[in-house]
Amino acid sequence: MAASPPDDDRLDAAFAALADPVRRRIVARLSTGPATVNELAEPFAISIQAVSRHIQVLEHAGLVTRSRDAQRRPVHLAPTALEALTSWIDTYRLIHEQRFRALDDILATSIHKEKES
Amino acid sequence: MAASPPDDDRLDAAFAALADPVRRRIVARLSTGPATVNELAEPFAISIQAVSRHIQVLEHAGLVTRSRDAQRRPVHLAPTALEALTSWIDTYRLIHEQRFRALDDILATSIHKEKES
DNA sequence: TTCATATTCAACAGTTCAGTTGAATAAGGA
DNA sequence: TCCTTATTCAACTGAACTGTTGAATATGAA
Repeated sequence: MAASPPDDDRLDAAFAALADPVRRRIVARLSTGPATVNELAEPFAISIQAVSRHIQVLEHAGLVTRSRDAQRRPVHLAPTALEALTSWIDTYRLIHEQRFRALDDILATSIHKEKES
Repeated sequence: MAASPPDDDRLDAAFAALADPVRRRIVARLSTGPATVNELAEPFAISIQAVSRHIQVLEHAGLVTRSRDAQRRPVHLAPTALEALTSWIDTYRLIHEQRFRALDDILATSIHKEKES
């Protein structure tokens, strides 16, 4: 009956990762292509170490992956995790919407009956 | 240049709100129709006060609204905020995907040229 | 080897967060 | 009025989070 904990944990991590404006800007930047830690840190007024940890949070959430290029550790967007989030959200948006449509139908029917009587 | 803070704050609040399994289960429950605090608290092993605060977090994030029915404060899903989240995510998913398609094209072209030479 | 660059690790401080319990408030019902 | 139900507020605790600075590690260049 309960949602499987691993799924829950992954959603926890992914939603929490995106709950920070710095990390969202990093994701936005990565959508246009991979970048190194230094490049990602450049627009921010915080230390590189702080950005490095933000990237680790994103990596732990499965939202980005890393490769190696000499001393650099380029960061790449991992769109699958983003897909899991929209999928979760849209599931319940859809249920809610369908329920609304059903209520509309019931309402329409009762109004129809009222007019008939 | 910077994203407008109010938007940022709303995304912060909404993503953070969904980063908790209790709150996600509340949203899931509400997708099937409104419910009172007591009803929402029933499946959980935590105090009603804790659930009441979870609901306040969701309300502050714009994900739910409340009405009044005697002593009860029924909670309703507010699908617009959910829409804002999928919209943010899909924006960058799309950018990433388009960039990939563009890279594929370039690759296909260069392979084509190689064959020609 | 020595120096420079890129990145991470470790320890610390301040803040926020989820949970608890106990008291307060709001609205009805007897 | 008194009692019950539904919900929230307040104060407290322990855990988690974000940022800092300084040291460590990894790789390449001279």
